[in-house]
Amino acid sequence: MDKLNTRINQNDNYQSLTDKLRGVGLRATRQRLDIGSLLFSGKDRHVTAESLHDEAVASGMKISLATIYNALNQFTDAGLLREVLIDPSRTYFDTNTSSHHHFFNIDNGHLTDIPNEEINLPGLPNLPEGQIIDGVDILIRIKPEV
Amino acid sequence: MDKLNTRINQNDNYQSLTDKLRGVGLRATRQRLDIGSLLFSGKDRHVTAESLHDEAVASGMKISLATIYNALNQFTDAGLLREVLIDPSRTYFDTNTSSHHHFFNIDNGHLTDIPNEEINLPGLPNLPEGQIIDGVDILIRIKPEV
DNA sequence: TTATTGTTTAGAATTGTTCTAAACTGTTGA
DNA sequence: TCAACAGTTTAGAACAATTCTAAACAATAA
Repeated sequence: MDKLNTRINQNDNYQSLTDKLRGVGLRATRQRLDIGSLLFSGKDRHVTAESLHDEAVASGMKISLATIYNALNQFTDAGLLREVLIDPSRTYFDTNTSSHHHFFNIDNGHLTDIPNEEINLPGLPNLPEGQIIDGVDILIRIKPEV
Repeated sequence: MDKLNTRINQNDNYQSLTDKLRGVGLRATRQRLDIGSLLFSGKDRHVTAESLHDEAVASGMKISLATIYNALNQFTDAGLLREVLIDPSRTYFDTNTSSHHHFFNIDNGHLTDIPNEEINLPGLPNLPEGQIIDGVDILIRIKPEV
């Protein structure tokens, strides 16, 4: 019955996920639902394609790395995820798509959100002629004290 | 005599570059001097390994791409350059190592400095317990108006 | 000089990511 | 309900940026 409950809960989750995916014009395939269940379970998350694939495989899902890449890119294009600039050698995705910024712990690689009310740019600099802002990224690199 | 002047001027340049390199513990090799003459000629620059290699080759220097990569990394480690986070698929280096931030024009890929006095974070957010700031990167993505 | 040690290089290797094309599946409409 | 179309998944190949290897070479100290 644990098993049954799990199945029921998963179906429940997958129903709202199905709506979410259809809402952005994507078919609700098993793989996208599986990935979505890992990403959109409530708490904000930061993942890379590989970390998410490891996690999916570890929880028994059958899904290829290429599909993870496809899904992360499609979700990002659809506005369900956001790319975060951290490291030129790897792409990070953030499930929190609202305007906010990040702490990156250079000691252990952990990425955390900076609550939006705790940071803001008071006066934006003068923009080059004829240009407008598309977005602002603030990354604060932190490390252990002494 | 154009040729002679060029040689003399280049030697002049290379003398201060030689000091600069030795000052950070690097041997003043022909390749590093060549690269340095492109990077540290006065104005601030943003380059990638490939853009710098193209430029070096175009100006007749004989240098391999691997050496460009080595030099850019060594210069960065030595504090002569700074890495800028722009695009996860490529690493940008900035000859301006002072504290400052960037505009990135998403339309044409141009990267420009934001004069330091034009931007600043008034109140920094509360840092996680026991952590201190290592650095702050602000990237403002801009695009043409309408 | 010469010996030592650091540097350069071509090409191989590695890593993150995208592409290809064939098999498969969600969805739509009869 | 089911066929058919269009979108999706996948293994593996391909690609692009970067690093590694190891042999030739060059800067420096003595």
